[in-house]
Amino acid sequence: MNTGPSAAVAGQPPSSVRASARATDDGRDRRGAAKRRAIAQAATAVFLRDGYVAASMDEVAAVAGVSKQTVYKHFGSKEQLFLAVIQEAINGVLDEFFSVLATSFPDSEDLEGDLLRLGRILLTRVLDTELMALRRLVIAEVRRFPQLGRAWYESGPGALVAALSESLRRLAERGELSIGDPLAAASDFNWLVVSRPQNMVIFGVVDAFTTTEIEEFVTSAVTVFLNAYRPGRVASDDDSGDT
Amino acid sequence: MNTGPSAAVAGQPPSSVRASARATDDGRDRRGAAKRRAIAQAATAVFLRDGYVAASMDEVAAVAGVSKQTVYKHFGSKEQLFLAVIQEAINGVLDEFFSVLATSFPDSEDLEGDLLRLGRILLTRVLDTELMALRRLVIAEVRRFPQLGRAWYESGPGALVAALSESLRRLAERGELSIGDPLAAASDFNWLVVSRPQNMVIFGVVDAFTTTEIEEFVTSAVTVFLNAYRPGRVASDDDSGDT
Amino acid sequence: MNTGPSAAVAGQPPSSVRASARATDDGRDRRGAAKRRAIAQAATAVFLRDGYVAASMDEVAAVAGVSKQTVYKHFGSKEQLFLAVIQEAINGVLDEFFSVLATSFPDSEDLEGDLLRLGRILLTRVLDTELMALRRLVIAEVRRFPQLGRAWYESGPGALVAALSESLRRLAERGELSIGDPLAAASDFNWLVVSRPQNMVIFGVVDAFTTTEIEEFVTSAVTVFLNAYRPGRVASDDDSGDT
Amino acid sequence: MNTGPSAAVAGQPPSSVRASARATDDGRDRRGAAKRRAIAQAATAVFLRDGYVAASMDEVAAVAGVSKQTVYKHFGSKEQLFLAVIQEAINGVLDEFFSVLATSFPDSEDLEGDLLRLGRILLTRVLDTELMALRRLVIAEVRRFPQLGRAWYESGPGALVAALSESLRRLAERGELSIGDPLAAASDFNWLVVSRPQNMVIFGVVDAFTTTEIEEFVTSAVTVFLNAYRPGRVASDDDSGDT
DNA sequence: CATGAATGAGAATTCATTCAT
DNA sequence: TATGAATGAATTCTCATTCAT
Repeated sequence: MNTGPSAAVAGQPPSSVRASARATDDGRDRRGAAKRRAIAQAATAVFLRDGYVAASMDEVAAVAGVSKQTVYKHFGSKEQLFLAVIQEAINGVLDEFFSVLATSFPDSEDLEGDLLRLGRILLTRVLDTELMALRRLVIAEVRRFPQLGRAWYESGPGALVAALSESLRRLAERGELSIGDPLAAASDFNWLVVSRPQNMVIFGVVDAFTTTEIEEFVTSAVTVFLNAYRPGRVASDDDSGDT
Repeated sequence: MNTGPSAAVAGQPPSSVRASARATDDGRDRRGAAKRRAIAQAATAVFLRDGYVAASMDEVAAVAGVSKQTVYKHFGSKEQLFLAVIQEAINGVLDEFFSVLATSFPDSEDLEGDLLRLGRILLTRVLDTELMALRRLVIAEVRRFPQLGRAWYESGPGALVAALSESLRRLAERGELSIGDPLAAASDFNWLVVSRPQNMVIFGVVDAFTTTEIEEFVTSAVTVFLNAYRPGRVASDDDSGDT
Repeated sequence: MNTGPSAAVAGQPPSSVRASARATDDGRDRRGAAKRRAIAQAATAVFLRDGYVAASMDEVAAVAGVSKQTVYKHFGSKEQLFLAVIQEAINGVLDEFFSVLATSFPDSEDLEGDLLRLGRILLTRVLDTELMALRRLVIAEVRRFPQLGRAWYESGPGALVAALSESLRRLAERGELSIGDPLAAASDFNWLVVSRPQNMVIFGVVDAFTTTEIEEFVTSAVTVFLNAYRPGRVASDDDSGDT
Repeated sequence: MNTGPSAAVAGQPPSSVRASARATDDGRDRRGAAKRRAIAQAATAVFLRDGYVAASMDEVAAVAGVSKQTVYKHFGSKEQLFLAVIQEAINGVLDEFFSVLATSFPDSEDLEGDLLRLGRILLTRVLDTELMALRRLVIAEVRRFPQLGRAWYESGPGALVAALSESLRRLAERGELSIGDPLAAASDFNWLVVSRPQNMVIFGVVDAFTTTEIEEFVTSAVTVFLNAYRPGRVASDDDSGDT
């Protein structure tokens, strides 16, 4: 699990405020932060593997290579540990997700090629094993931790659709697409690409897809999307804007 | 654990085999079957509420109004109880689901009306609270009980798409739709209708949708679907075959 | 610890309602009740010995010779166990206390002799080791369990003073004592007798008193009491009635 | 455990021996002594609030604003910390107690007025919230720390009664009171004044008394005391000597 | 056949105390 | 000298499962 360098952000020790700290303090901070990161990583792995209820603090401490006390000193309780660590994981993984996507829809002359490229990268990442495990965990715990569910949706599909809809709006303005509601169109694109394979994987019908299969999913989705939104058709006139 | 070839799934009490039992036995059977049903109901409720790990056999027994030993006599173990009961729930709920859908796509003259009617009923049922809870539970436990995930997918979206693709194939033959791969088209219809609202609900972004909102989702999806597959367009030529 | 036959009163199993229970049920009830009594006795002993916080449920179960589960099935939690069991102990011990006192103030012709007899028995029992341990425990836990403190006071000194004041009122009416406020007079008698030795024992200044020492305490107290309340003096005219 | 002959009780830091320390040492001593006081105060508060067993060294260190190791450096163990700190608290609070009482029985011409004044101040301080908490704590821990119980009794009621008995002896010599055993008489006065309200508060029957109520308790006690010991009565001739 | 009790382990959490820095 | 981390055991409480009645 890579929870990245932002893992320690939530709980920086107060001493980090003093910019010109002495060497010893620096050492302490660094050690403390390192421990914290180790715990966060271990916890993320254990929670992803066992789920919230079945995960044990003993295991987290053992995997992190620290004592249980240290875990509790840093995170207070299992619930807080879970929230902190899963929230971080969501942010981390989705941040990275979008930083990749951001550079992937260059708004060039080749609309179909752009959509294919976008769909390919989107689907590839959506089907990533770890992302999938995280998705399962978040869904499993929506009732216990509703905030995680909302965080996932909003910074996942929500953000993606919002970003994509901007590009689509511009394309529509240039007359390259016939779109009534860019948000709805972006949402359609997203789910046309990911829904089937994502559901097959999340329910364990298949473990993973090959590159070829992914290519087929994407090609099919892009074809349907372009058929639906290519100018010359009557565009959908409702919106059902995102909540 | 022997979760065997769905041996425990059907979960029929052995007594149900002996049809012509004596009066006393009959009484016992009936009582036994009643208890079994009570346990199954209780277990389903408890598992749906608490998840597999957090659910306790004590609670199941208490809710069912029987002793723990009775639960064990009937179902053997927590794992078997879970499998039997959730599998039954999946079957039950999806059976009912399809028995409703079956009568909902009459293949009439009014294609758009039919699709709207179908989408409406599909989405309404997909968003049903209990079905949603079951879906969350199955997703949460896919790793522990892969069979449930597969069962869900195959008798849920899988069966729906298969059934729908038949109708679409006929429509394509009659020239009313331009469809290369009926399975892919059916899949597109399904996910165009359900994906967005389903994801919003499963992640707790919203608790439920009003009838009006459902109508908007369906209208939008049907419009996009018809735009994509109405004759006069170049149909998708790949299939993205299932694995 | 003798928590007496009323120990099981608080938690009688519901089946005891059916008067004409079958032999087996009877057996179950009796066994359950016996277990309950064993737990209550063990818990009282352990709590008296170690205090509320230091007492452990493991120890209680071990001393009672039952499993921890049984303790929890019967009493739910450490707090409930403590409350149930200490409340019982208070009732039990004070009930017995008063049943002895009740027969000890016969209102005879010999006032001084009666007071001496009463004081003697009162002080003897007040200094009883077990009662003292209970008193310490209740005082120690007044903040955590205020109800126990009130229960102790009201059914201990409160009840004693109330009962005694009745006798004193009758004596005053007959002119044998000159009493303005019988409650205050009874209270004075009580504390004149018990305060000094009780405080010495509760603070561990002495472990116990001999019969001779007790006799001296009582004699002194009765003398002072009679000097203060014998007719021919101006009686106190305030009351400071109990709250 | 070596709880020794009050070795740790006075709790003087070793540095206080060296009077002419260097400037740096002085600074260290002063800082050390300040920390020690901070720890002692924090510990007293925490022990009074939570009791010996429930109090945690973590909490003490946190409240004192020092690290746990500092607490251990200064006091060695939880037991020693408790003894030192509670013993100091007893001394401190009772010293102040008596310094107030000392100036309160001027042996003037107005005997009743003097007794009222004395009783008033005695009862007021005896009911003080912190003193009461300390009393509860000492009683609760008499078994674990018998020395504290004895210290409390001897420098509390013991010292008070001893001091008062001197005054009473002089009054008896001047013929103003008819007293056989001044110690017993002083004891009677003390408990006549404090017993009832003290017991009501310690058992939580009431939280506190108003000035008016205190006045009534004192008036009643003084009246009874004077009735019992005013010349013209036959004085008590036993002593009930302390053990 | 069903019930209460027992088992034995394991959960989260906290504790007093001690290293290592 | 003082701090954060570690230790290792103890706490309350719950669990799945199995006897005995």
